[in-house]
Amino acid sequence: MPTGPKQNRLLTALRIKRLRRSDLPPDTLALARYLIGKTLVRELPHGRLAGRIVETEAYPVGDAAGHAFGGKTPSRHSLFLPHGHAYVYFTYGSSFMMNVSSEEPGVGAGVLIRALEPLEGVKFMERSRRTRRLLDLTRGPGRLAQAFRIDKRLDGLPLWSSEKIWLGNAVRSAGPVGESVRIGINREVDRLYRFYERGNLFVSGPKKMRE
DNA sequence: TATGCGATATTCT
DNA sequence: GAATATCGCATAG
Repeated sequence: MPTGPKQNRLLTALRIKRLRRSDLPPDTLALARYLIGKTLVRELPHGRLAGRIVETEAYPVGDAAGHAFGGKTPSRHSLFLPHGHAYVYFTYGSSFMMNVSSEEPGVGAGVLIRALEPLEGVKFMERSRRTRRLLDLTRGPGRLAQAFRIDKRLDGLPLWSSEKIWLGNAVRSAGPVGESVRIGINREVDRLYRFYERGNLFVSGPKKMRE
């Protein structure tokens, strides 16, 4: 029986199946809810990173808090791609964040991936994040982008077929899903467009926002 | 655990 | 010049 690193990896690797484009609901709110429990996979030369999506926010058509509000600009182009494409942007001088475009071609809307539960590649994430605290690796949109090496080079990629980053099925089905107002915005503040797995420690924000 | 604040770069006014 | 879909550190309780 052969042993060694490769064998260990095979023993521990999760079986993650790609979501097909037809699996993704072509509607922003439906997609935001659907993605809870699903998997985000990042392929890197060193190996594979995977995380379970535990928190999302919807930025639907006509939402004044959404980046698509006010029309298409070069930097926001990817939000107007057909649903299932990555929209990556940089903000606050320090953080990248990733959305999934969520409507038909030419219509701007997206779902922000806000938090993951690490599944594979924790050691690599620790190096990327420069911390060994498991709870700090992927809790929050900026942190998960850093852990997964997500930057502008991934902007516009199709998340059902890309070799670099893609969406996978749930390795563990989602528990009860909570709804709340969104975090860090100043407009449309009363909309219940944030979705999260209740009680999951990897959900961002203050404690009461994961109950 | 909660709250406050400064840092930082890109985009838009 | 202002605003920003945040983070990390400091401080208080």
